[in-house]
Amino acid sequence: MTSARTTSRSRSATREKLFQAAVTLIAEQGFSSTTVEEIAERAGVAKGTVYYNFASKTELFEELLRHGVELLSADLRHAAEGTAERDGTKVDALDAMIRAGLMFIDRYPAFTQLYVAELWRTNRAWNDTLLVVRQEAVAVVEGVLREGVAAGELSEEIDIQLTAAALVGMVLVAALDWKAFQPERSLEDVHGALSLLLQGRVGGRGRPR
Amino acid sequence: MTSARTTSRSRSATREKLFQAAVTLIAEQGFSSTTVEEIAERAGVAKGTVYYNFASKTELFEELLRHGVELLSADLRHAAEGTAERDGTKVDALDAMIRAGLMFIDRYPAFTQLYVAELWRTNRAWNDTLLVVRQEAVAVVEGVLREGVAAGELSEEIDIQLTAAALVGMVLVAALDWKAFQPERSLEDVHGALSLLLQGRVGGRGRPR
DNA sequence: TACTTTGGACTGACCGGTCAGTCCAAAGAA
DNA sequence: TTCTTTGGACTGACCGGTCAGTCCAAAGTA
Repeated sequence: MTSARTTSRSRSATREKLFQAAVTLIAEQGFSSTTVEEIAERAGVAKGTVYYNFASKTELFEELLRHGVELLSADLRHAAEGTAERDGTKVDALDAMIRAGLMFIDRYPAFTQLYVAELWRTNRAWNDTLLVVRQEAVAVVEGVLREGVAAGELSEEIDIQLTAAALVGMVLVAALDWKAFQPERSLEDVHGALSLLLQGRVGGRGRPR
Repeated sequence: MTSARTTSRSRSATREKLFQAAVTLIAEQGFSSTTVEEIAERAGVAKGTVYYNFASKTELFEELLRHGVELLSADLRHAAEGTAERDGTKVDALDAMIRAGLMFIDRYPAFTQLYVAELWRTNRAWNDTLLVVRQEAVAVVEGVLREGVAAGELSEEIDIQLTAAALVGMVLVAALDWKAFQPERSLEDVHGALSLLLQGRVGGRGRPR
């Protein structure tokens, strides 16, 4: 919201608690089967406090989305820049972003679940918010792909948008499956599997590093 | 379903109409914000009819899930078998399955949306159904990967489960993005982008076919 | 032919419960 | 004083599920 400047310390602490509570509940149950009362209870505040801090249940959720995606795209950008400073290739940058994506999902699995569950729905109240927010994250990946093609490092054949979507999907689904169905695996395992795929070494004609 | 013998023609026609109505509404709005009345209305029947044909809203949804995934896994299996008959490689089989997946999503986008939105939620009433249903679809992909490794065609390094999840995610997300954000693209475009990725030719060291 | 019966499919008003959002007096906190 | 939170009572809309009753084609009956 625009009045962050005038938000007191205690108030933003309360808002943070509400975000925390809301994100897990909504990931588990979905937006509309999660009640405001539940959110308040888990955050340890009164229901009135929710409405003192947010105009409505929907607005609480929209701010949650914005907040979460900001964290993600910052992480991605940071990962890509990190390899650039170390003179890495663009494939290295993509690989680092995959890792950053996995780490993000590892840290905020609930947010990821909720994001995936909402992204492709039409007719939701927060349509516009979600569109903006998605663009912000995807743009980072597309940017790196574009640079890779420009530098002649990636094939000119590739379709930037579709490839970016596919890469995101690869990471997203592999990570969610990891968390949901084989949580005992390490992040390295998952990262390894995705790296292999990114570098096209699944086909077995693998050049050993 | 098992009672096909005792289900009259008109009754199963009604059930079909209800499936149709439910799948799009739930894809748009989610399970719990879709009312039984809406479903009935769109199907052109009375609310009571829904409860005459299904025990509950949840059961209607569970049957819908089972029905949809049966269609999908049949398509995938069929695609894989098709290449086997033509002496294709396992990579060809994977490619054919990607295409089959895209065609499925093209035909039933609403079902796909709804499936993705529900799959990684915890605490849902239809948890068991979804688990079974997921396994059925993923198993087809894992099977082909396993055969590919056994035949020495795919690298032994690969992790079957994670790679299968990643491939599914690639197709899923690319296709949903296609439908949601660039519906004017052709299926061939999308398939081409994914093929490139599968065959590891994104890196630009592309071996022309 | 003229009637009655049967049972499956469907209807829609209704009930009981739930929930977002409102309101407010009083208490902390800064 | 001003901002923030509390706690809980209340409202009104909405919704899943129920149920008594309608409809009708087919089968039986005389």
